[in-house]
Amino acid sequence: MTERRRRGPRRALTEEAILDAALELLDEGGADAASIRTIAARVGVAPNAVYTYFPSKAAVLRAVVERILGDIEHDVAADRARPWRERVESLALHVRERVLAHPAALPLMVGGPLDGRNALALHEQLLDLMGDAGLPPSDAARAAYLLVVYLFGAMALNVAQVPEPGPLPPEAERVAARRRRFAAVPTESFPRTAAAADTIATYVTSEQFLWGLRRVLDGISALAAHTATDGSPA
Amino acid sequence: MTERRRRGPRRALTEEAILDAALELLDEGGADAASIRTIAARVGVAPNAVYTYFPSKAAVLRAVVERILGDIEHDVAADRARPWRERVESLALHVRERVLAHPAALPLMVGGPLDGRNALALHEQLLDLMGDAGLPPSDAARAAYLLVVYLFGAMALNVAQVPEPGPLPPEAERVAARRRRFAAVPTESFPRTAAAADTIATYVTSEQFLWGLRRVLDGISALAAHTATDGSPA
DNA sequence: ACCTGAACACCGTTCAAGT
DNA sequence: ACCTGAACACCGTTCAAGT
Repeated sequence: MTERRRRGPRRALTEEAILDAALELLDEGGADAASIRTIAARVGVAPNAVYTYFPSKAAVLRAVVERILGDIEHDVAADRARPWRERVESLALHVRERVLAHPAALPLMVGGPLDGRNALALHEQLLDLMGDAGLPPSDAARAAYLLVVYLFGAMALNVAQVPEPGPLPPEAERVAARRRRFAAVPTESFPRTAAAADTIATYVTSEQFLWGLRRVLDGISALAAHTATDGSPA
Repeated sequence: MTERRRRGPRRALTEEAILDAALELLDEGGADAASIRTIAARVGVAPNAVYTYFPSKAAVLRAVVERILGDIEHDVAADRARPWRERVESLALHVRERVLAHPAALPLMVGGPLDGRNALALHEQLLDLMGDAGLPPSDAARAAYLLVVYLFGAMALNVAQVPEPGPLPPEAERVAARRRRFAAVPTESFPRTAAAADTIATYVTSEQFLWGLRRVLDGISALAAHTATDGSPA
């Protein structure tokens, strides 16, 4: 483990440095801005040098996703004294906050397997929480996946409404943009949509995110209650 | 409206023909296979001829998404005699069947605004159903969006598990592939995930899709019941 | 082992030109 | 109005070569 380094100009690079550059470019300019060539340029190296550390661009992007999911703190839902629903809500809001900090990464997350170590750690935690909810193992797994679908689906659609690359504008601004857009929906073709335009504008808020999550948790709660009534093992 | 056409070799192309070619290529070889150049080649034309009909590649892909959503039949959920939950389930399964026929299109759907005419028509129908469920307008809109998030989130994550382009393999094959993958999850790091591997393998099935949908509908039902008890207007 | 220069086979898009 | 040839400014990736 003696880790010799830096004798001469070699080892100009690290995997870390490459991922930092990739994530920065992704955050600043969106998916198109994070090419192998721009990443290499940012770390001051020839494009093909990246291939010493990663086998392909896809591998770099997978590692970026893992890096982002690694920012999720696992203790927000760890306190077993709190009710499981509160813990799920805290975790969900925390995940949302961390992930939406990198809008351009969402298509990568819902476009690939989500089976890296940190993705598995999140799944493990959700499984744990669903166990605490009183669900038997196989229902707990199904419910955990339902939560994954809801979380990543909601985040992806949220981000998908913003066309320009770069950090997400403030919530109020995104709602205002949607309000303008849906004011133009023709009443004769889509009467209900047009009538509900004001509510539709708020689809991108954290309030709607939490509202949807609570309906999902209500559905899971009902299952847990039914299981308990049935007399199945906790 | 006299629409003169075809005098000489001009009008070799149609928007329809371009979209057909684009969708075929998308279905056969995935997103990378559907380049402006391959699309043009398939319809027998120079690459830049496509720009006579669409302003950009992004516009072509948006139109492809709309074309797929146009395959959704609106009468599967129209029969008001049936209970609203059954109608939502029918619609959801129908949408899933139609959309999963084009796996490569899902990243396009969850990566963009979903505000085309056919997307709006689907939203309108969900709004209608949520009204029939007894929800007041603003809750109906929130619930409709929850369903959109669930539907497209579930479909996107479903497709994201299959790395090779082309049509989705049969369900049994996809489950088997997942079983092999999750058999390799280390028990010491992810005990619950490893223990639930057999259930996790079934995340990609239509059964799990329906299971999750039913939990969501349970959550929405609870809200409707509460609203009714409250004495709010139907 | 790590990095470079040069090249290959692609992209999306634009522009001037032809009918 | 519709299409072509040619070009521009990019891609990801590979390969031989240098240290």
